[in-house]
Amino acid sequence: MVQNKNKESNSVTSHDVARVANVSQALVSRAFSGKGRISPETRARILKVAEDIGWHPNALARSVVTGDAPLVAVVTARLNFDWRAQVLSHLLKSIQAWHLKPLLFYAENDDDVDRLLGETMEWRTRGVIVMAGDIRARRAEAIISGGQFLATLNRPANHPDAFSVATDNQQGGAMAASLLVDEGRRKFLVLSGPQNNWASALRTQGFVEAIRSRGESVIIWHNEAMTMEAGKECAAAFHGLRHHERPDAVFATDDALALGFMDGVRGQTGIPADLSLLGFDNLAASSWLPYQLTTFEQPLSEMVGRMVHYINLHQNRPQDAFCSTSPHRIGEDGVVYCLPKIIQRSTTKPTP
Amino acid sequence: MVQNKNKESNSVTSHDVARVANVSQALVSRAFSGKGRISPETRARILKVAEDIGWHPNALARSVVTGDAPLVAVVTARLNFDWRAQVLSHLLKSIQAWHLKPLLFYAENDDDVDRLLGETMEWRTRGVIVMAGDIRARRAEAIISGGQFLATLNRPANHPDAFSVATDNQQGGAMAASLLVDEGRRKFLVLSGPQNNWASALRTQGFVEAIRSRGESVIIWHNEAMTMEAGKECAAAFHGLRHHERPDAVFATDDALALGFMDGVRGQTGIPADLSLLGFDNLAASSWLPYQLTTFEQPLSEMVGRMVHYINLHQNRPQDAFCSTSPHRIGEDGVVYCLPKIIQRSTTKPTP
DNA sequence: CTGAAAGCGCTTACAG
DNA sequence: CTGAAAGCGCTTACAG
Repeated sequence: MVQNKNKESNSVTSHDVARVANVSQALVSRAFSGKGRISPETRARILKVAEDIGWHPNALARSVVTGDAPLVAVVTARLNFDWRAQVLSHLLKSIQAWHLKPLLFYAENDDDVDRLLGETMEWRTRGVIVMAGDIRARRAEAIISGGQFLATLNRPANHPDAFSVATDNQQGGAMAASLLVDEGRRKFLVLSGPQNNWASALRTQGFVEAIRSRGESVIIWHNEAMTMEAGKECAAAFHGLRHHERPDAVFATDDALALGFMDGVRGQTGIPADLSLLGFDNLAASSWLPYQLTTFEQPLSEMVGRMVHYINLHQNRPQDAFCSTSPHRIGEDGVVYCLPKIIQRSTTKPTP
Repeated sequence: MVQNKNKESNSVTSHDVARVANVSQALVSRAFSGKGRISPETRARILKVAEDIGWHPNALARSVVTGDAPLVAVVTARLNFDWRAQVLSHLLKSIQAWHLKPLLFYAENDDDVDRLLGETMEWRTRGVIVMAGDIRARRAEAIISGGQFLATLNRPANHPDAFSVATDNQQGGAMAASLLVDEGRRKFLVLSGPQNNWASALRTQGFVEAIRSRGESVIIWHNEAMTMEAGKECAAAFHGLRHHERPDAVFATDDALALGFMDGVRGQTGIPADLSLLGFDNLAASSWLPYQLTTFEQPLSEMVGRMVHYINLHQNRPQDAFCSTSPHRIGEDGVVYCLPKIIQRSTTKPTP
């Protein structure tokens, strides 16, 4: 029936192009799709006309017709922190290379994520990539059973047919423990994040278990936020301890805590003279002159590479087998855990 | 004619919902849109059925029908550097609040941008936000004349009906000059970026003009990249100068250069004893203990706020008038230039 | 309150 | 090589 033409945009359609080019509408479709026979001359004419009147094929209509939108949903959260901006860069690059368009869903907080995943469904995307919050099993099932792929970064997908990659935080924690024990350290402290922070909790757990398995004991300081400020407060608390009580080995579950701790003890406690310090994440600043922090690098390219490989597989795209010499393991939860890499700098003693 | 049903996804439609709910397809549409009469009972029944069989309205089809897709295109580039991730966070949050979906276009390099703007057109978005590369006047015209809005951040839009906000880099440079001159400094050096970097070039220009207008002279060192490393190399070059040739006032056109310079001179040249140093951008690290860099903060929230206000206006959304006490000026190019804010820390002498 | 039907802007067999 | 027409999955007056 009578449709309100959008008043603002005098919406040009392929019919308009067809009219001025003196061809059928079907032909302008063929001129742009490259599918179906069309003589080079008419094609050129049509392209010219379209250019002149400023028409571009309507991707929305095309997607409805073909039943396939070249879209992928990306669920993310605050970019001003941590690894997300970095990973997002990698990911957007790959998505672009596939000629897909990323539709972003930005979560204010982790509880938002399930709602966003719901909105995701309306856009009939090829799949969804999740790098924030938790995925409920029901939601995962809805996505997968709709034929979409589901890929998650640094969190479990809670579905057997989804794909999850994560840093092996637990193993990283264990590696940190080994390193500090091998240095001859005896009194261990972990500067940890909130208990419900997946990464931080696993790093802590891996560290603590490894230390305890050697018969040593550890103290854990949980922080509400994993920030420089929190790290500094830990330093103040550290100086509040009597000398003989002070740990000589500190594992911070992320670099921000570690760097803040360093600034907090600067000039009062020598590192690594009085204590060894290990961080996690390898922030850019960790390599800078005043810090030179020994830390773990998350294998981000490796993880993104694996995810990209999985998605290509799902899209039936021809590709080489994924080969990587980087160590990894498959968890009971189906997550591919990639080993973080230790970056030895000056806050631990040089290994002989 | 016969359509190939997508083999993978046994695409559920509103007809399927209608069938099992025993109503017409039109009614399921009404159940979800909230427009048109429908009894609460049938509505509830339909919603239940949809939930059961996992149907969500198809946003693509809806957009085709209504001639209006709740989409906005965002053109950006590498997020692992500078202010972009931060601004993107702000922006995504606002876009989400409007119930619009951001479609991301990621530019590998600035030359990509025009091509991406072209792709943008296919999605019939409400408008496009550009925070990377240059906008050609023809392209801007195509976007605007199609009824879309065009908003650009930290670059001119090259169209009278577009909206551009930017940091007032030139004025920032001039402020830097004033501050150093008022300190009594006499020998000026600017650590600048590539000549074709818009922000860096304007910061440099503002600084140099202000210094020259006072009858003093300046030397400029251009760097290919605005990185810590480049800053360190500048420090080495600085130490290569004879003592009496050494500048006593350094303006780096971004914080990375400044921080690298600080690390390069650390322990050899006192700051601010031997020289004053000013950066630009106020990176998180600039406030950290080993740096305490005096620098300029870009008024990012202010800029995003103005952009959001403009976009709301374009969308005919009711809102309060934009009021801000922050100083700004409208350039001849139509760009709204917002004054950066100086953050005094310890690399300049305290003002009396 | 509900349904039948026209229409959105495209793509794609099919017939010429 | 080209066009007429059916169809994609919806929304929306219109008639009941």
